This record gives sequence, structure tokens and C-alpha cells, in this order.
Amino acid sequence: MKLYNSLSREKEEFLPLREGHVGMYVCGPTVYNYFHIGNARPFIVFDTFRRYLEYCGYDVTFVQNFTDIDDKMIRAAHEQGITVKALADRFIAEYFKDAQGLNVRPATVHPRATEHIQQIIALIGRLIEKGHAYPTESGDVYYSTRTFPAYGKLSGQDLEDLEAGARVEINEEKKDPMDFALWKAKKPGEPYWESPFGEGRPGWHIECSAMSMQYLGEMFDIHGGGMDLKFPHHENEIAQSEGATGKPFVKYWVHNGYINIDNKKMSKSLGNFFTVRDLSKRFNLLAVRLFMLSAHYRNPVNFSMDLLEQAEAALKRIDNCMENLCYVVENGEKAADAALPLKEYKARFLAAMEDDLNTADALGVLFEAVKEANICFADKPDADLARQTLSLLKELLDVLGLEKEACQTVPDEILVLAEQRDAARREKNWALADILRDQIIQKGYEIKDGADGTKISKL
RNA sequence: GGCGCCAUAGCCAAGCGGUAAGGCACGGGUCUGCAAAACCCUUACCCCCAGUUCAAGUCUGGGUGGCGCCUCCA
Repeated sequence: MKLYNSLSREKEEFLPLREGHVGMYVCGPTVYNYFHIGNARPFIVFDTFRRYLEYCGYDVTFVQNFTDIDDKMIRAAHEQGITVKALADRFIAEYFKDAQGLNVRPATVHPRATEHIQQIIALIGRLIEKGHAYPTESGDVYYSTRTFPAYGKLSGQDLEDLEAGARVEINEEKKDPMDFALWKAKKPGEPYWESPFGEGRPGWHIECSAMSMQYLGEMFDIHGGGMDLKFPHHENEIAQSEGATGKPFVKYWVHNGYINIDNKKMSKSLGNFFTVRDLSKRFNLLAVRLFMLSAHYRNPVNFSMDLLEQAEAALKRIDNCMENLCYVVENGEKAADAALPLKEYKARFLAAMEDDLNTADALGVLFEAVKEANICFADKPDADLARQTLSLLKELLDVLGLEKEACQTVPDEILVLAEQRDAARREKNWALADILRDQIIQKGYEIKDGADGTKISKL
């Protein structure tokens, strides 16, 4: 497939380092709160990417970390009067709940920073040995960006320009303003670990280098994350990892665009955000997933409730088609002239995915198939073709993570009520028929009267 | 100041040189005891100017407008 590589700024042919295997690392959440839809975008995008790679037959090792120690974690734990660990445990559990709602599968490994302190310390040790890092009087350790000539290759910045516009904190212990912390000396009331450089905790960037190396090796295929992580986070990861190993760290860097609110970046610090948890109270979270996939992953997308409602309506269109297909599979007859270009849909869908994961285009193909299936089966209810169509739709929806239990059986209790209602309708006893309809709706089922009889489906 | 992105119908959005996918909404229709749902049909010359080309949303240059990174943030 073609994949846009942020490092080369070009679409490249995707060729994994080891044939048939893909190692993929994605920056995960800092677990101090529920995650918002801005966080959700990379989760959904890279989950979809992973699903597609697996669909293509790759054996994918997918690593997504939890940042469970940093300033925000410490502050939030203090405010809530609990330990940092308790805070992390809680929001990691909440992460999995929301992720499940979005149909984001658990990663192969979800490493936690605090459980990899030894690896982090070892990596910092290597960097000091190689002269890329230096300890200070007060017990911090900094990375010396000047010792890594390629610094800036990902973000296209050079050190001189960065410094000219730098708004970095003043710190007299740093040799250079662009140096960044690998290890931070212990402060009162903060969690700390023993290390050769003194008691303290890891800096902001080192965990991703240490943990990706632990689970994917010193070189791996894909590193993903939001655009805003490109600098400085990912730039620093490159400096750390390549500085330590002397080898290329990541083959393909993949960055997703932002979610905007009213055309402004959504972020926790601006306060203009929606958590997935809140949205789950009003919407089917699969609609959130569809919303995310309806634009190309590298483009910024604006978010609003209105847009989410649109996505929910679109999702319903797919569901209705599937239901209809189920009905035809059960009740259809032979129709020799019924035909749909199923192979063509599949080929076009896959071609879209091959082109830098163009899910928007792929969805377009899916909806075309839905429309043509609706037309075809309206007057040619061929059970065989319906079965094949249903199977294709399921297969493709599964790649996008939008699959839903189709052809659910309606419980006898509901069927009995529906039969009673039909009987009442035949006797033109509308009052009774309406009472029975209300009962069915109350039990969570939907009644659809049509030319070919009454259909019942779960709401 | 440095680096970068975007501009397609009422809204969202694909398109990567050959005469504009798809979704939502609106309107029209089919079905229906009513209602709901569902389904079908309908809707654009692509921000402006200049250029390259037989051919340009699609390439180049210049505008205009929006956004992001350079500071914790997906």
C-alpha cells in the first residue's frame, strides 16, 4: 500500500522491515482523565490501520502506551487526594470502556511508563555513555541536542531557527536551551524511583523510546500519533533512540490531523473539548467512529453535535440495509437476473484503503454498494445474492471497525405481540393495534409496516 | 521570525491532468388504517488572478481567507 511518511513528506510504498510482520507504536493517553474525541482520533485511525494490515495478512504487533507518570498525573492525583497509581489504574480502566464503545481493539501490549523504569534508566545510561546526555548538579539528566546532528529532521526545523523563536524555560543547568529532560530529580511529595543519577522520575519523552524498543526492537515499521506530537515529542524520540542505537529508529512516521471545534484546535488546555464518555450518553459511539473515518486521517476535521448526528444517520442507513439483506436472505426467492458488482465494490474499497488509508473514499464505495443493493433487492429479492452481499458488507465494515451484529433474532415474546397486532389490524381494531405497537416499542423493538408485511428490528 | 497545512453544493467530504464519489439536510415521490421507519428521485463548473498543457479542482507563480507546530497537549 501507499503510505504518507512524515519523515520523507511523501507517499511511499509500504514495505515492512520483516516480511509478513509489522511493528507499530502509537502514543497513548496520559491517564489523568477521560479521553476526549481529539484523543480518540489517533486511537480510531490507528486501530483501523491495524485492522487493515491484519486483513491484508500481516502479523501486527501493536503497542500503545499509557503515560502514568508526569506533571499532570501528579497534579490531578494531589487534587483528588489519591495516589498517582490509583489515578492511573482508574483511568486506564475507563480508557478500555470508551475504547470498547468505539470498537477500538486492545493493543497487543499496553505498556505503562511506571512499569518500565528499569528500561528507561538503562536507556538514559546508554545515552550518557555515548555522550548524548549529561547529569546536572541537582540530579536531572538532559539530552544534549547539539550532539545529535539530525535533530529536526522529522519536523523540518533546524536548531538555529528553533532557538531564534524559542520560548523555552530558563534553566541555568541546561547547556543549551533546546536540551530536554530525560530524568527529573525528586521533588517533595512526588513519586520517585532510585537510579544511578539519583532519586527521581522519567522525563516526558524517554518512555516512548524505552518501551517501543522493549516490545518492537531497536528498529520498527510504523510510529503513529497526532500532528502536534511531531515536535518536540517525536523529534526527541528519534534523538533518544537513534542516539542510543546508532540505527534508524522508525521506517514510517504517520501523523493524524486534529479535531477542531469552531475551527480551533480542541484541547484540554483550551477547555473546548468533548469527552467520549459524555458523548456515549447521547450517541452510539460507532457514529463517532464513522465520523472520524469519513475524512482522510491527515486532514483536520471540525467537530460538532450536528456533524455527529449526520454520522449517526449515515450509520443507520448501513444498518437498515443490512437488516433488509437479512430479511431477503430469510424470505427471498430465486431471481435469475439479480446482479450486483460485488467484486468491483471490494476492489474499489481496497484500492481506497491501499491509497494511504483513504477511509473516506472507502466509505463512499460502501455507501454506493448500499444504495445499489437497496435498489436491486427491492424488486429482485434473491436470497443467494443477498447472502453474498451481506457477507461482503460485513467483511468490509469489519475492516473499518464498523461491524455490527446483523440478523439478530427477535425474541418470541416480541413476535407474539407482533402477531397479535397484525391480527388486530386485520380486524381493523386500530386501538388495540396501537397499544400493542407501543408495547413492542417499549421493549426496545421497532415496527416497520411495509408493502411486504411488517418487519421488526431491535432499536 | 522559522516550519507546515487547508480552501470542492445548505452542512460534511473524496478526488493526485481527461469533462465533479459518497453521506447528512431540503424538496418531490413510493409504501402505510394512522403514525413512524424505510426506500427511490432531485441538487455544484470546484476562493480570486495569471501561466503550463490538446486537456487543470487536479501542475506552476502571485493574491485573498482560515488553521496548526515552534511551550504540556492526540
